[in-house]
Amino acid sequence: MPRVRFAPSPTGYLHIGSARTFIFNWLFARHHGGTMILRIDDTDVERNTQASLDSIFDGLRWLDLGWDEFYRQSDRLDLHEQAAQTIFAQGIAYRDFTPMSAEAEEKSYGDGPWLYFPEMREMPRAESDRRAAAGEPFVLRFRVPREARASVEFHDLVYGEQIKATADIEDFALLRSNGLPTYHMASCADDADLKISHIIRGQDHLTNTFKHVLIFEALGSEPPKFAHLPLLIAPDGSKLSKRKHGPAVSVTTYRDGGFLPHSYVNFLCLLGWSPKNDREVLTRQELVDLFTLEGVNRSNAMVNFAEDNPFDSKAVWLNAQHIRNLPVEDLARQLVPFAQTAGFPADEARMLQIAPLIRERIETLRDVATTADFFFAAELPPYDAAELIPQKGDLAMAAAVLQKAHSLLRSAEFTHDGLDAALRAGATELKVKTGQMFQPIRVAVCGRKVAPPLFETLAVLGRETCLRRIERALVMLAAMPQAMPPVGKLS
RNA sequence: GGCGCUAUCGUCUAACGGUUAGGACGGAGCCCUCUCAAGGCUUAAAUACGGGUUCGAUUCCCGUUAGCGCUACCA
Repeated sequence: MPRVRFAPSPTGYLHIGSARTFIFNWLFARHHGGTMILRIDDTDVERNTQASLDSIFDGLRWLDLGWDEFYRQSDRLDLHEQAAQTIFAQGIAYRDFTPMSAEAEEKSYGDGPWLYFPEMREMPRAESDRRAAAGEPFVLRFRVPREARASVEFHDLVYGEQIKATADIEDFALLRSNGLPTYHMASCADDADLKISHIIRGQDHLTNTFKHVLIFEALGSEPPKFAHLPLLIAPDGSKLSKRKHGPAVSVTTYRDGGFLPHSYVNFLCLLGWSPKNDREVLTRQELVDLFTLEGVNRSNAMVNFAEDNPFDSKAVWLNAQHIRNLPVEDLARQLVPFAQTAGFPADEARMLQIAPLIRERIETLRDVATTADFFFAAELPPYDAAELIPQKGDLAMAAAVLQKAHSLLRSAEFTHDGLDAALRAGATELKVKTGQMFQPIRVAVCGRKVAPPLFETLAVLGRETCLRRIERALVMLAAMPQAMPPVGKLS
């Protein structure tokens, strides 16, 4: 059974790319009945923040996928230290006493890579031991075996055969001068200890992997299988960054924007992976069944957000699709908190009546605030009385329609069919088109022309509210300047 | 600079040498219709460039270009 891990470092907010890496790992684990491990890679004590850790948990919990095992690297420093000693003891690592300040200047990146400081790499063990014993600070570097072998290679499950000349791999650090392990050391020691079978991570680690293979070998443990994922990039082609691209890269932006966790997962899956059968709207189980590393692409995928809109239009569309696929009860329940945030006195029972009327008119849960406002308002916010006048009609027609509607609604049965029959009969009686009959009523009752279908809306609103709002509309009409000639259309 | 990865409509992608280069989002238009949606239909839109290999290249190879990544005592 495969064991995979997602290993974020708490140095920033959980962003969209990390979320996707988590999801792909999770999907791989579930597809194969394996184990999903969450490991916090927090060896960089200076840069870790609690806020960042909270953000990671917030985001992951919202995704609602879960994990099976949890670890923190800061709890496992002894293991890392021990692993470094194992490597050092074999002579595959050496102490580098170059002061941190001098290092930058001495490494020359002019032509070719910096590989190592010869006097450090070649330093006799006795001298190294003596200086260490004297308390001189040092970093422990991996002694890349350039003489013994020409290259390091591994097979990537996404990118295929990978090979790199040892002459192009520098003597990277294992332990810092403060004794703490570097990412490479801690990560590999933990992956070996936790028996990780597949490392699925961003392509930015592809070239690091050669170093990791060397570490696994030095540790005497079989390297896991590797699968690197294409990166997610911003619309300008640059890599996603919180600083440059703002909220568009943060998972919580989608959560707060009214996305269903699963539709976000669905969206992210489609970035860099495809089931190859043209299907896009997929349930969680379908995703689990369909997911394979063979389906992962090799080129970077762009998250198509804009400056004025953090949401990729495909993500929005997928969200709308999933909203429509949700049982109304679920939808109603999830809508309630968003309605309450908007200041509406919403409860589940009331929302259950409204949800069917708006489910095809909202793209995000947050849209409930603008789409369903008039269901909750005690009194409609002010609107332009001119809106009450129907197409090809005038003030008199509007008044007649509303008078008629008022009298009909006093006795009509408040159901779709009852209202349908009554109001259509009213239109016939007044000799106006149904559209001319319905629009003034809709505006009177909703405060605007754009709204859900009329009969259902009236039924949910209830007789009292409808009558009251129509009465108010009539008053507004009466207050309109009668003498004003109809504003003719210019053409 | 060095090393590496990548390259199909604006975007996400399909086509494991032979297709009128397919689907989706977004755009445009039409239909349906009590408004708005939803839904249905139609439409514009792509193989980065140059060489090979081959009867035949989106597909395989080389080069160019471009983008990205790594080149930290960050991860």
